[in-house]
Amino acid sequence: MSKNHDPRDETSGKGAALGDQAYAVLKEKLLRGSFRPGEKLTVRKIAQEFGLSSTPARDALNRLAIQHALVYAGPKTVVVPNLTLSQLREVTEMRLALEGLAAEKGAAKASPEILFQLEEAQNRINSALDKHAYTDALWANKEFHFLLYGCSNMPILISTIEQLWLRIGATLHHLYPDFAISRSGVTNHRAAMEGLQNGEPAEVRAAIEADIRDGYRQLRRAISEQ
Amino acid sequence: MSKNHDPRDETSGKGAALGDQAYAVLKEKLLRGSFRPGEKLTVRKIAQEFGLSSTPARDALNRLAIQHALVYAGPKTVVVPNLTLSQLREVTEMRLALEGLAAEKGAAKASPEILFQLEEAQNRINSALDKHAYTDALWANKEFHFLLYGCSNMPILISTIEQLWLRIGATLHHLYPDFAISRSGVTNHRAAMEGLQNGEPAEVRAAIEADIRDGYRQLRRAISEQ
DNA sequence: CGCAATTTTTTGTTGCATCAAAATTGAAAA
DNA sequence: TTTTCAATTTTGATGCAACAAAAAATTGCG
Repeated sequence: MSKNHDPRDETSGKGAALGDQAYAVLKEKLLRGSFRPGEKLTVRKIAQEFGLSSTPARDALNRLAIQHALVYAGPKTVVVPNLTLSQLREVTEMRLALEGLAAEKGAAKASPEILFQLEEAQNRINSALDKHAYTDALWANKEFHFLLYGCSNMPILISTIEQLWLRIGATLHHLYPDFAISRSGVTNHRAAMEGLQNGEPAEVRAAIEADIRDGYRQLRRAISEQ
Repeated sequence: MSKNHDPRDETSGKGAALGDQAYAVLKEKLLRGSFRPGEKLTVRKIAQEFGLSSTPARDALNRLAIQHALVYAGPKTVVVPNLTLSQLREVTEMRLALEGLAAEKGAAKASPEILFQLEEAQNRINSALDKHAYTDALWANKEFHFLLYGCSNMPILISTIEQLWLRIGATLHHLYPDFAISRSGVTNHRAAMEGLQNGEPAEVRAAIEADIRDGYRQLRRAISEQ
């Protein structure tokens, strides 16, 4: 048993196990879209890359494969997933349901100081966008969303949402580097913050849903062109 | 890598790996609530029970732990989870969102012959209820739900829902044997089938949501008393 | 008798060698 | 040139022993 030795945190992986670090690094790379979809990952390569024996390396890959952050292309080949259009559509519908819920609950329970943190995340998104640092923009975007969701006090919901992001993650690769990220998200985020300030959870939910839909259109385009 | 060697099926575990059988058996026992919540599972016990070495046994436990079908009670102790009330509430809200979606989409895409299969599952539920065979009733109930959800053609959604059921599963143990299962589910299922027959997906969704809420009340009672 | 410290046992993790199966490569045939 | 098939290499799975850490049992003290 490795991973989650800390029952309080659904996401962490605080436990001391060796393969945990490999898991964490791989997961973040996936989330950031740093992998080329279709790229093949092997136990021995990971083991060597992280200076581990095969057992913990295999564990790390297994964990990602179970969550479908990696998928099987053959009986003995795990690759970075490349979402089909129909899969993207499916994940988007699930995101609307789940993140809509998280946004609404989060908005209902949020404490006032969260607004400052959201503002700060938004600033980071904007400045990254200005610098055309899309990777950073996407990362700050993730923080914005999960900052809001985190207010919901629903750890199971949040970890499920994170798994959906993980599934999409690799596909983000197709957005680089030629593809600029539209600023439509900015408007949605601002609407969410306004709704939050005025104590209108339903409004926040609507804004987040609009944001997800906008993102969907962008990814759909990227997938189609690729 | 073990598990899902078949990319077409999100749930199966068709691959030939040795630990897969252990995983499947454990998973079904969890889903059926055959485990006593809090029960401690160890790698060596599982290995011996299934006649395996520790590696595949550990894999099986790991897979379940990652999905939170088992949870950590300490750094070196995985136990069968015992949902708290707040966790049950959270899972229920997620189920409403996700299974509501699956029910509606499934109803929209269902072919006519599904009605017969649902009818058949319902009959099995009824006769199991008559015989006070609660385990069987719950199992047939699961089949009823997933038969409907399966029509949605949304494999990611379905596997996510299954994970939620897995999380609840062990808690069902508290329903045995003193606790009869109310027949309220029968009404909801019949309403779902009627809605399906009349081509009213929204009605089907409402029926399933009602069913989930009824089940929630029952479990809540079981948890409180225990 | 209860509680804390300590010893003993149990347990998960890791490294590694081995094996069968799959993926890849290359050669031969069409 | 393309395709098929066989040889070769790579790869994941498994068993097992050793180790450190945690859990359980036991002892000793108040």
